[in-house]
Amino acid sequence: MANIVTSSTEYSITDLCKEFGVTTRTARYYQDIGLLSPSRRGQTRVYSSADRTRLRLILRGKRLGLSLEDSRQIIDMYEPGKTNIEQLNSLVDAIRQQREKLNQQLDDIGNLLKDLNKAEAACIDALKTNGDS
Amino acid sequence: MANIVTSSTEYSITDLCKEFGVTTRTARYYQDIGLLSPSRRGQTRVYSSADRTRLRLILRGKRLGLSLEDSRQIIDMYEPGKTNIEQLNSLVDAIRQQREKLNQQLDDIGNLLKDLNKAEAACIDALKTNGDS
DNA sequence: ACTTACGTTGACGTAAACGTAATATACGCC
DNA sequence: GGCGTATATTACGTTTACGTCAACGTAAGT
Repeated sequence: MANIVTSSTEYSITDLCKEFGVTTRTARYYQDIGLLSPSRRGQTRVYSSADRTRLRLILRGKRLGLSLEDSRQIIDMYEPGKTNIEQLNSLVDAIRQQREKLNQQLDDIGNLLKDLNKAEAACIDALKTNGDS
Repeated sequence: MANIVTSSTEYSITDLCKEFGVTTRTARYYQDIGLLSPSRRGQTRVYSSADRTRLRLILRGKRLGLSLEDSRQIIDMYEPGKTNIEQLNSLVDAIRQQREKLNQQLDDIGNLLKDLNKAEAACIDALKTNGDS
């Protein structure tokens, strides 16, 4: 239950997970593999709004069929901690690769939507024609 | 090697797989779970252009992050064999669910592309500014 | 006849992404 | 102070989607 004392930019693990419809196991797993790093109050995990954002990005990635490693890569793009020139260049490369993949997805979605429209039309047609059989 | 005698709408397993960049193991696996059903010449699998289309659809689904079961469902939409009215209705439902998911994906992709643009701009900026350090 | 290439069927292995107990600790409450 | 609820850790289990041998058949080229 949303704590009263602490600022509203802090979340318990269950609150955060309920908000996004995932289990606490998932949040802990993401921490295990280094995708989340909540602070602690004693033993208990305390999630900041930054943690919340990271989780949001991870789940957006999942909806797009990205692996957790893909999402890690993308999230790292947001905070290029060490501004090494080589790293920046490979980062730009990674960004372009991701963009290509997304454009391919846009294309695929367009085609699939077309197919779905056709299929739906055929269904509705069959329902009308077959309504009195 | 593409056979000379047989019509060009038939494919060996390696030809088909090479065309789509998957292994033969993958094609056999898809057959195991009933996603492909090539005919046989003796023991050997012979893939028709219909099989080829199914494989294309499966891989398109994969690019969109669909599970093989999702793809099976979608592919089944193309050939609603038994035109039962209940089935048609649930098919229309399935189509609409898929469409919602795809619209969510379109939204996600738009946002992610925006993020990538920002990240890239920041990178390029950092590369210019840091060019002489 | 020998090699090479492609095909087949098992069958066990694996990586990713969690699920599912089992057990223990701590907090609020009546 | 016992009860319920949330949280923690540890650890083994599970599903999906193949990978990776092993062992063998077959057809073509030399």
